[in-house]
Amino acid sequence: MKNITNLKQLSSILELSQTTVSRALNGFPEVNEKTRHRVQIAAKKYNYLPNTRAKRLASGKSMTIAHIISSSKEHELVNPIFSDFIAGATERYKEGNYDLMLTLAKDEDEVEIYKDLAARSAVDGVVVHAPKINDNRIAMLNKLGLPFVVHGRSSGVQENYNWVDVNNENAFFRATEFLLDLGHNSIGLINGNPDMDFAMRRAAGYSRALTKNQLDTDTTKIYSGDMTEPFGYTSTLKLLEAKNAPTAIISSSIILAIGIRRALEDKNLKIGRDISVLIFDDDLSYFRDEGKIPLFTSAKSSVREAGYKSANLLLDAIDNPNQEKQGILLEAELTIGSSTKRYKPAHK
Amino acid sequence: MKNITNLKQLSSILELSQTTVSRALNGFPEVNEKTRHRVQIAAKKYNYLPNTRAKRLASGKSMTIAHIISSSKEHELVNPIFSDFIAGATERYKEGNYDLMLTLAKDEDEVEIYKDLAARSAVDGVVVHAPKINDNRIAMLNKLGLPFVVHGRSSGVQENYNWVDVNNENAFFRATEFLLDLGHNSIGLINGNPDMDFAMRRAAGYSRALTKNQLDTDTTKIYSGDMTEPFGYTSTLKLLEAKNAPTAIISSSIILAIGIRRALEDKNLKIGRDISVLIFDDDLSYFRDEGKIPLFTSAKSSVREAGYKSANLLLDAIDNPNQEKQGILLEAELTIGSSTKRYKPAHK
DNA sequence: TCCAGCATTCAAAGCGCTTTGAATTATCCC
DNA sequence: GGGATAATTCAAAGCGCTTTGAATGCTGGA
Repeated sequence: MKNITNLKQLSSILELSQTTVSRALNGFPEVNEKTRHRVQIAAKKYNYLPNTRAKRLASGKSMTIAHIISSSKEHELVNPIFSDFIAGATERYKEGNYDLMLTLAKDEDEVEIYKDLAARSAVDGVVVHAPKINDNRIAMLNKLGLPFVVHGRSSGVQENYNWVDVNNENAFFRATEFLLDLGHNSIGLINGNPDMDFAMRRAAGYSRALTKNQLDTDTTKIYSGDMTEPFGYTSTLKLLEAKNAPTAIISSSIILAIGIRRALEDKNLKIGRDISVLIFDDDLSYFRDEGKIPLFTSAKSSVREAGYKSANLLLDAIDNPNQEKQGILLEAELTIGSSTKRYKPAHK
Repeated sequence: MKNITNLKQLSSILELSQTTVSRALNGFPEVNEKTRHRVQIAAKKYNYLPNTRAKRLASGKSMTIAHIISSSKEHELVNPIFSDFIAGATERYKEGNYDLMLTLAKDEDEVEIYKDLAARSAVDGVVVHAPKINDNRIAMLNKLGLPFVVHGRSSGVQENYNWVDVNNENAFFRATEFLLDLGHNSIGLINGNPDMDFAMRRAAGYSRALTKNQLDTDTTKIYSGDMTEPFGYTSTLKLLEAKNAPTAIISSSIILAIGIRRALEDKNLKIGRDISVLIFDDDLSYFRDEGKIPLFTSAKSSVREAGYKSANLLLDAIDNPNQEKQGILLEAELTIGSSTKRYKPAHK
C-alpha cells in the first residue's frame, strides 16, 4: 500500500474535489457524513496527513510558539527550571496542535530575534522567560504586534500584557514569618540576581516580614547572584563566617540549597539541627523528594502548571486578538520538612 | 517608514521582477552586483524578510529539526542533561538557519510522533535521544526515510545510522582502574536504567576493569535506575548497609552524586576521606565547579559539544542524502578531584 | 409535476515564495 | 558594424493547501 502524500492524489482516488476532501478532513459541517466517513477511511488507509508547510502558508498561521531562552554572556547557563515549564506548555500545545520552537540566544541578541520572528512571520506567539525589572522586551513585543505571554512579571513596565506568575512576595513573606515564629531572628537570604523581577519580589517579601516583626533588613545577610550550586556554597560560607551568623537561611532555589548543604557539611553543621534551611522549590522533577517527610521545608509551586497556564493564556490571546490582557497569579504552598527547627540558643 | 511584508511589494518598489529580487537576496550569481546592492539596501530599509511559511513551501524544505524527548510514563522526567545538548545543537542550527522544534512525548507515543512528522513533512530531520539497547526507533526512522542522528548508540541494532556518542565503556573502564589502582577493591556502581545503551556500556567498562584485575563483578554492588537525586541517596544507603560495603562508589551522573553526598552525610562519612566517589560528569553548567581543585574526581565529556556535533552530522546528512552513515566517538577525560583518595584499611 | 430552498460538491483563485525557461540587454571580436 | 556570446532580467508556473463563489443534486410542498 503506497502512502499518499497530497490532497490531489487523495481526492482523485476518492473522485472528489480537493475542496470537499479538505473540508471533510477539517470537520466542516457542509460535508455529507457519509462522504466524510469515506474520506477519513481513505486518509487513514493511505496514511495521508496534510503537508504542514502548505497548510501553514494557506492558512496564514504558523501553528508554532517560540520560546526564547537567553543567557547573559558572562555565564552561559541553561536554566534547568525551564524543562518543567516546557513540559507543562507542551501539554497545552498538543491540545491545540501547535508546535514548540526553541531558541537559545545571548541576552543582547534577544530583541533582534523577536524582530526577526515577526518580520519573517515565523511564529504565532512567543513566551517571554525570566523577566527583569523594567524589561524592555515587553514594549518591544507590543510594538511588533506579536502575541506573547510572560512567565513572571516586570515591575516598572506600564504596558498591558499577559502574564503568569507565582506570588513570590507573599511566598517569601510567609516563609520568613514562619522562621521568625520558630524563634529565628537572624535569617540569611540567598537569592537570584537582583535585576530579576522575581528576586526583587522575593527580597521584598522577606523584608516585609522582618519589618512587621520590628527587625531591620541587614543587607550583609542577603546574597544575590546566579542560582548555581557553587553560588549557594560560597554564599553560605560567607554567611557563616560573619559575626552574628544567621540561624536560618532561605534559599531561592533547590540548586542553591544543594550548595548550602555542602557548605554546612564542610562546617560540620547539620541542616535542621544546627541551622534551619527553607527553600523555594520549583518542584524540579529530578530532585523531587519522594519520602514521607520531605527533606526540605519549602515554598512549592509547580513550574509545570505555570507552563500549562502560560501556554493556555497565549493561545487564547492568539485566537482573540482584541481580548483584554490578563494576569494569572499562582500561590505557593508552604510545606514543612525536616530542614527547619525551633531556634535553641546555644547554651554557653 | 512602513515595513514591507512581501516580495511583490518590494520588487514593485524597486521596479524589478520578483525573480531578480529573490535571487539578489539569496545570493545567486547571475544578479548584477549593483542591483543586488540596491535590493539589499531596500530590504534592510523596509525591514523585509521573506515569509518563512512561503519559503518553506516553495523550497520544499522545513528548515526545522525536531528533538523528541520522551519520558516513560511512571516517572515523567525531563532530563536536565538535555539542556546542554540543546545549547550545542542550537549553535549549529543557527549557522545553517534551521529552527529547532521540541516535542515532549510519552515513551509509547514516540513512534507515532515520528510517523506523524514524516507524513505531514513537518521537519527535515530528527535527533534521537537516550537510545535503548535494541532501540526500535532506528529501524523505524530508516523505514520512514526521515534523516536522523542518534545521541548515543544502540547495541544490537544492525542498521546503519548516524550517531555521536561518548566512549562510555572506556571511560568507566578507566575510572574503575583508577580506583583499583588506589587500592579500592570493593567498588559500588550507581548507574542509569539497565535498558539504556549508555548504562549497559558503562557497566561493561566497569566489569572489564574488575576482570582485568582478577575481581568478580558483584551484582549486589550495582544499582541501576533513574538518575535522580533520591535514587542516588537510597542506593548509597543500601550499599553502605550491606556487609562488605564498598570503599568507593562510581556514579553515572552528578545528580546521583548529590544524593550520594546526602547519604554519606547521614552516615557521618566524609567524601574522599572515608569513601571515594567518582562521577561521570556531563558537565552541567549549573553544577560546574569553578574552584581550583574540583570537588569531584570525574570523567568529563561535554554534552554541549556532543550537541553541536550531532547537529552538524545531521545537517550534513540532510544535504547529502546518499552519503554514507557515520559515527563520531568522543572520549571522556578523567579529572582528578578531591573526592577520591588512596584506600586505607581501617586499623582496628 | 414543478420549483423553491437546502444540502452537497466543485472549479479556481490565492497564500508568498522559488525556479524554469524565455526574453532582453550588454559586451566582444573580426 | 554586426552577429555571437555572455550577462541580466523577466513572466509564469508550481509548491500543496484553504477558501471563495458558483454549480449541482436532492427534498418536499403546492
